[in-house]
Amino acid sequence: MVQFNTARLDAAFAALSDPTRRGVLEHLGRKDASITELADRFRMTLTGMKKHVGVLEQAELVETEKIGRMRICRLGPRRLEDEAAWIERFGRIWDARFDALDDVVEDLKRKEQAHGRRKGKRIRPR
Amino acid sequence: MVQFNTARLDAAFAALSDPTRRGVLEHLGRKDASITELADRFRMTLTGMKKHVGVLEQAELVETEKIGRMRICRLGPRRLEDEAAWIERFGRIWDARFDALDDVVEDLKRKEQAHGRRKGKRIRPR
DNA sequence: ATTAAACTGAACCATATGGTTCAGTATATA
DNA sequence: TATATACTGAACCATATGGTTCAGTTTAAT
Repeated sequence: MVQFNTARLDAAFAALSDPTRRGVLEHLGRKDASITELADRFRMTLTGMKKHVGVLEQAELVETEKIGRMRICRLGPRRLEDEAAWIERFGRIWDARFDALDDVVEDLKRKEQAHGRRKGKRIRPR
Repeated sequence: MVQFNTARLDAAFAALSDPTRRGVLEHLGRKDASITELADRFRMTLTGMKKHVGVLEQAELVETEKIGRMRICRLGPRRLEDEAAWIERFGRIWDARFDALDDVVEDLKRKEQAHGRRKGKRIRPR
């Protein structure tokens, strides 16, 4: 099984937990931008936006470069592969859990039929 | 394009940003557990663990039921589909972004050949 | 009927987060 | 050279987070 870098996952998921930062990522997906442009678009002070960009940089999701008097921001090299992988693995665990539960249900059904009894069934929760 | 529930994404990503909570999710994937069991396993007070479970419940990733004097915790109905979808979409945007960049590079290459010049190339970052 | 186990809630603590304002510095532009 | 633009850093603020302790309540076991 793959081993995850905990601190990196922490940072990336935390970075993604804010709507402004997700918005910045989507924006940078379309077009590089300066701090001023991002601050305008997300109606926030320069300083506030700079903090968000800082969080995204820490998580390595964005990289920035100072050009003249402005700092341009662009998407970083990470494509959220680890985060996708973690979630995918969780999905498999989740499936296994509820498949196992289905097996139990199946097993109960068979016993019911064998003994001619009847009980409430719990099926895979929605 | 799919519309995401912002508050839900916020809550889920925030829930995933803590290693203890990710651990709890993995644990519950294998086996339901009481607060005490989880607190023991993650070396934390009952109260501390209860807070984590509360966060996971808020994000609808875990559900709990009080049985007798203990509260059992199990995986909730959500499989992190929306979070996976958001990340996947980001991946596509990311690809498009760097594919566009590759086009620029290709374009530059053609011009270089045409003019017989030579310049540093920026290729798709690692 | 006691005692132990399992949880719950309030209060506290240190640190982080998401924002702001204000006072700079550095770079472009007129 | 003077002025405007773009950012930067420090300080502040309110609220959230991740933990703790302590004092209960409810339920189970002896």
